[in-house]
Amino acid sequence: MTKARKTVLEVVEQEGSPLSARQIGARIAGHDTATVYRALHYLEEKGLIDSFVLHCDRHGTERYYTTGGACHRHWFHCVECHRFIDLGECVVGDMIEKIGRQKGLAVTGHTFFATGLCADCQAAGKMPGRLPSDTCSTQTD
Amino acid sequence: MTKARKTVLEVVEQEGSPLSARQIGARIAGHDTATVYRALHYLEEKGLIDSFVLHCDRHGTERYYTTGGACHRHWFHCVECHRFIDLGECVVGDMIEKIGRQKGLAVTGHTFFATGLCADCQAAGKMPGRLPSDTCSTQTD
DNA sequence: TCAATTTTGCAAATCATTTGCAAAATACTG
DNA sequence: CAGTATTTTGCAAATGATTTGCAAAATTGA
Repeated sequence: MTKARKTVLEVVEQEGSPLSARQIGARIAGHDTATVYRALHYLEEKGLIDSFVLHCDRHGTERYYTTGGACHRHWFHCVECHRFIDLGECVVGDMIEKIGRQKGLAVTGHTFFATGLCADCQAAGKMPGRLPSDTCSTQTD
Repeated sequence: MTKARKTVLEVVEQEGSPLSARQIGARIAGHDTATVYRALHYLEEKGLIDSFVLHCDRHGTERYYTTGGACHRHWFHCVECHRFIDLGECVVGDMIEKIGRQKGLAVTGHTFFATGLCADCQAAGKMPGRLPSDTCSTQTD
């Protein structure tokens, strides 16, 4: 494991919540953007980190990286302060594997995250853009 | 509703499965890419269509659009033939709203989709890239 | 230690998506 | 219905995340 890769992995592990390549690069001094991306690909290939793509109006569409391996978790993204909040371990994996199997599908992965307002932003009186509908397969931010 | 917007909406509604802006543009003659994107933004703003961002190795990272409104569904994406298969109506909305509420979060949206091998590609003997682990918050394609 | 392989930095290229701007289409007013 | 105000469209250029070519630097192996 080269120094660059080790550094990237440490940043992701120490953060505790999802980070974009841009954010990771900003936490690392003296490493090129391309090196960060290549390190992230390497680490994901090795199963050491996981990732998902999320779009928010502040940061645009970016891939976010989290610690991988055994512990797969899901995340909530606040559309106001743009912080991630841990929703706990995966609760949809078994369910979707079963639904898929009934349709003859071999489900090997899934992407899931929720969006809305975190407690702080609700207290600050912020209102989400689109309140009532719980849009499935849709991000409202 | 202008002609361009109506045409885009019809394409999405008639397709029945998610389409990217690129694919929609290809199904429409004589409309600029920018017009297609603006029409999609308009239709999503009006709640007539929904969307989600998915990355696959063949098409890269793209936003896919589906019919919106009352009927929110989830999709399976085959990592081999890159077709979408309907998994049925949303089954995670209530669950995640409840989990979020316990943490003080106001969940207003979520993104969910599964990936793997469809029945046809399994029959054709294709093997998914990463077989066993059901990676949460992760796409394996 | 020297050659072979891999990784890095830099700059340029990609690719989906967005935006400025003037022309075209549509809506509104009298 | 004409005339003006508003919105939408097409085209071209800009954006921004991510990728890639290539030569230098670092690492590995003999």
